[in-house]
Amino acid sequence: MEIGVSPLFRDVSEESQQAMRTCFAMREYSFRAGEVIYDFSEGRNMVGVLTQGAAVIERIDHQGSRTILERLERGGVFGEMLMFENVAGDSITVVAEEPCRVWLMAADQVTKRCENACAHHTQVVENMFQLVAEKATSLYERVEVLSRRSIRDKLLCYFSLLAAKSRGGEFSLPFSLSALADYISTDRSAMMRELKKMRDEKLVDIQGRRVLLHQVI
Amino acid sequence: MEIGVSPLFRDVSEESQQAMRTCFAMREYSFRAGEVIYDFSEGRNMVGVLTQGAAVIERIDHQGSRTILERLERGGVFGEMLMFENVAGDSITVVAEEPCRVWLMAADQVTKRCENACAHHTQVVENMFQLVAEKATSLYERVEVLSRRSIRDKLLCYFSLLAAKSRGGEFSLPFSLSALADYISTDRSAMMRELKKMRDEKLVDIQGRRVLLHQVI
DNA sequence: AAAATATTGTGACAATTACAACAAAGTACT
DNA sequence: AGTACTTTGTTGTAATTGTCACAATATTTT
Repeated sequence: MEIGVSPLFRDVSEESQQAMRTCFAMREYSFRAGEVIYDFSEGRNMVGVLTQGAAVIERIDHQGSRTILERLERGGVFGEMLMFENVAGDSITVVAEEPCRVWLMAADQVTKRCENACAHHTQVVENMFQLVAEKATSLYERVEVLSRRSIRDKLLCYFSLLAAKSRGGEFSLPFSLSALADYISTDRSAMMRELKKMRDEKLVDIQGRRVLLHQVI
Repeated sequence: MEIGVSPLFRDVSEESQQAMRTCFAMREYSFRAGEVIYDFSEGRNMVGVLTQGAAVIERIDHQGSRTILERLERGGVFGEMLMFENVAGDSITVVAEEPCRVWLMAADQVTKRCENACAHHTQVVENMFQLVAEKATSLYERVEVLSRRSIRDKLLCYFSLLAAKSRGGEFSLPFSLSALADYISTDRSAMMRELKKMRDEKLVDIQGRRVLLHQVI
């Protein structure tokens, strides 16, 4: 299976990657939709690369509400290093949304320079930095959305973020409306009601996952 | 003025710092409490180091609500590079909370290796990475807090975060209760009411900025 | 020390959001 | 094609949160 699709191994030659696979003691695993790929509470401190499928990093708090912390696609990377500590002792897991293939390796192997001196290990470390920077950007966007004070403002903020990325007022949501509610940390039915109001006020047009934002803020 | 206090210049010798001051075309500025140190909308793409005083990075949205995005103390670093783009076109500024002294420099100077080949420029780049990683951690904590669905949960989450850092159930808030409301993105009086309830239920004890958390979640 | 300003504490009332429950539409699986 | 499951759409009601207004302390400035 290809791991070269991942930004973690960007600019690393196929041979070096091959060498790292043994050097990092990487193993490949398969998961079916709905299965837990990784549980952050187990404290093994691994880094994982999704080479096939899509998954979400989700948190279930002590009251049982789910919050989607992040969505991962092919090439996506996850791990304690990219997640930082879990404060409240809630369950945080990576869950497959569709059939997935994942490479797992120990985090310290990735950051420490290996004894075998893989030619491109330095590149991997640099890529790791790049990933942290990207993570910071996406977390910042998350904060932008979550710090809005009403459901409508959260939605508009999130929508205009996506609209800006697609360079236009039209774009596709990366997940279902149910999942969107979890992403913006609100009740689904309350969100649906607000969406309806916004549709009535001609602020947005929504058909399935396709969104057309009329009033770009 | 000392800029060596900043993590941006960690492990950079005093002489190299001196050299960089000219190389980066750094200039020092002073601000009184309440003054705007930096406005992200001006698009000059600078990096600033706070060498004296304390400040907050705040966002005022189109409705006029203030949200504290971050608090900076002596040594704190700010800049577009650490802030990423502003999506909604709101005003984002760095505002002095007390008299401040700030060194300002152009962002590209910091990341690009300079022609004069300052001995420790590489170190500064590495420090910049470190800062981005720390920023990611604090943003992640922010998301943890903001994604809670009630004021009480937000407070408890934030409090246990601070409690964990101080290794005990007792700690000091880094800002006033009014500012805390802006930080957790809620209405102040609603927060006060919730705090009162929590006090009555003996979950917490609050005297001024001193907090004693009884029920660490 | 007095004045000005900011912060804290409180309450009534309005608006928003969460909860719960159910039907309809869509998808996936056998 | 039929069944199981998920997602979407909708509501009434309860709970929470926001708004406004004002008094009482603190804190800072003059």
